[in-house]
Amino acid sequence: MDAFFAAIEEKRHPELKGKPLVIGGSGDPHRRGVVSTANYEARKFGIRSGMPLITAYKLCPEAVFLPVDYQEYSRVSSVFKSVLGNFSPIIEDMGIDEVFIDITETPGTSEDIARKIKRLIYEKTGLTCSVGIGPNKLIAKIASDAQKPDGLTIVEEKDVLEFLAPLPVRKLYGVGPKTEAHLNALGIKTVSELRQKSLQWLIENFGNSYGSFLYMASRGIDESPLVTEWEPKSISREMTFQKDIEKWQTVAKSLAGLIKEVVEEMKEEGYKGRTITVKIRFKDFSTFTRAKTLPEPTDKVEIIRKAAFEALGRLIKPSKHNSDSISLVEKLKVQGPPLVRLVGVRISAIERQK
DNA sequence: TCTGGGGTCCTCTTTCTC
DNA sequence: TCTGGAGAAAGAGGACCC
Repeated sequence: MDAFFAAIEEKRHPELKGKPLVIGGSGDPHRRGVVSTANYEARKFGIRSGMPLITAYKLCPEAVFLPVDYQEYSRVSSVFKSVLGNFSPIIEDMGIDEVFIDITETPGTSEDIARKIKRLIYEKTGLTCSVGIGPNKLIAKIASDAQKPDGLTIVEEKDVLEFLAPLPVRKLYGVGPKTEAHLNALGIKTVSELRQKSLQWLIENFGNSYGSFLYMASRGIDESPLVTEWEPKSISREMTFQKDIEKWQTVAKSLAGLIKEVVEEMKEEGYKGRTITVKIRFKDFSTFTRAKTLPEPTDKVEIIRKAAFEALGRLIKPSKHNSDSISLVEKLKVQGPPLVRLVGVRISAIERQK
């Protein structure tokens, strides 16, 4: 879906159409948060998703800032996904505004199917989307991004190599900012340059798994199937404080609240978990985690809280055996009060109860 | 200066057990 | 009792995605 959150808000507030619009956080650019979606007018000012709201505000103070309304976006998400159900049962959910759909067995040409999908989604939601069609997920995903908004890009098997060749490596799904920088430093900017490197060379530079991935991806090869159903592997909650916190007591209180939320969700969904991980991020963005694994899965809040606080204790008062805890304790000494900006908790090794 | 929240997967290290 | 592996499980961190 094109600029999904922003498009929904423009629908609801027609007077905003044509104005730069930024959706993110609480909707107050002076509070901590990042841009979830900016409409195309706002993007002209250089505003991008993931950018701190205050940065977006400095780039365009006249922009309208709105809070994220997940409830409403989820509702619209279900509407557009139900449209796709009419075309094929093989659908992989990729989050609130994206899916993969396997139309191998769907009658009609690729182009006809894509146009029909776009028309029906527009009729049901009033929103536009961009469709990419390819012989596998890797190509389809890149194709969907090739023309936006309201795009339709079809890449046939025979054209895959040519389609990929000129693209910057960053366009490959799975190549992020770190890998891009690494590749660039090695003199590789485009997919065709990447393709020139041998499998062995890539494995030496990027490890077995990721090196093989780069080798295959640069050739447009992707055998991964669509994942039509899955079970969550973990459930978590975290929060960034509006102002960095000096008192461990305050951090502990927030942690207790987050634990309550996680446990509530776990119970609602019928899961029990064994591993409890506590996460702390300091003012300087350094981030530490400590985990405790229980002998048995549980959904009892007292047991989980006890494990979480044991883990938090190890963060605050490190053991002698843990070498990076030493650097943590040094940090606390040098900085004085802790100045915690984020606290979080995650429960993993979860299983559904019968 | 600023950098959310919810996830997954991978890698490396440490710890435990045989 | 001491020592050294090997292999599994747990722990920690990092990259990536929406």
